[in-house]
Amino acid sequence: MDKKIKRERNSTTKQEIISLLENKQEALTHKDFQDFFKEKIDRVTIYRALDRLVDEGKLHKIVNLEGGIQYAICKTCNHKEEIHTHNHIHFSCKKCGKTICLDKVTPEIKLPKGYKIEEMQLLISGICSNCSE
Amino acid sequence: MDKKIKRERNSTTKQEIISLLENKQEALTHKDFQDFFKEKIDRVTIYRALDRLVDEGKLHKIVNLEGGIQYAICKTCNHKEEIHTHNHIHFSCKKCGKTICLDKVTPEIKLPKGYKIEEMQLLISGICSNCSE
DNA sequence: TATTTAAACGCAACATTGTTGCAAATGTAT
DNA sequence: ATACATTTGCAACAATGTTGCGTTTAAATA
Repeated sequence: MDKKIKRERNSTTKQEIISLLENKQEALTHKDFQDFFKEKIDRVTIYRALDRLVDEGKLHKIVNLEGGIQYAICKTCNHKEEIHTHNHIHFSCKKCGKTICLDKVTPEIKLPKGYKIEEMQLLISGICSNCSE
Repeated sequence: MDKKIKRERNSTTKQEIISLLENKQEALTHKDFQDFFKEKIDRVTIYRALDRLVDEGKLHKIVNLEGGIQYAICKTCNHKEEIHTHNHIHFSCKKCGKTICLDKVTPEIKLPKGYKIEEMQLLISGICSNCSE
């Protein structure tokens, strides 16, 4: 039995992070949070709060095309069970720089036989609908 | 005119890197190379040689699901023109840990109108055909 | 083959990003 | 109000990647 009773707390750091993500409507990096909070919240605290929010299923981690890590609010994700999957597309605009989730697009991918898909991450960069007008 | 005449050289470091990748038949990280070459080749030299090989179109960079960077030999890539795209799938096996290119699979992805795709990276993890037998 | 020259090298130093331990502060259940 | 585990800030550390510079080396050419 490795399921520890851990009652998560609604700390101000977590609140601020969620609130900023809701306002911005895009995925943010640790650096983005740090720049925004300045001295108000410690670097390490941000790292840990982000980790906790991911554990709690409130945020998910996105790895961008350059290997940078961004965090976004989970919307259409399946976090009923122990497995928390994000099989949708993350789109990064080269013009405005925003990374967003394209929840509605579900890609069809057929692998050669023998391959079993467990997790996937689809990163696409280009021009988003706002910038292409 | 920003096209500088730069004659690339067939250095031993580059040869060793390519040779190792050919033997292993999988994508490797900077750390993999460092561990393999030990004191024989300097850390920084490896970083720079990898960068050069990517510039020359001989290797391509893969960002794995955790944000780590790996390098693989370009096979079916289009590097005719100035744009060097890799619109195929990278598969990472959770059992053997190998990351490989699935060159033959070309995913069909339809984005909502307004979105223009320039680059994409499809990372899938699961069990590879070797390990699923 | 010897000379020349830019590419590649090793080393040291620096920068960025993420992690760990610990004492103090804080939120929440009782 | 009290108790106590979670969260925080600070300091220190670790991992990863970058830059400058003087030296070495691959390869063009004389």
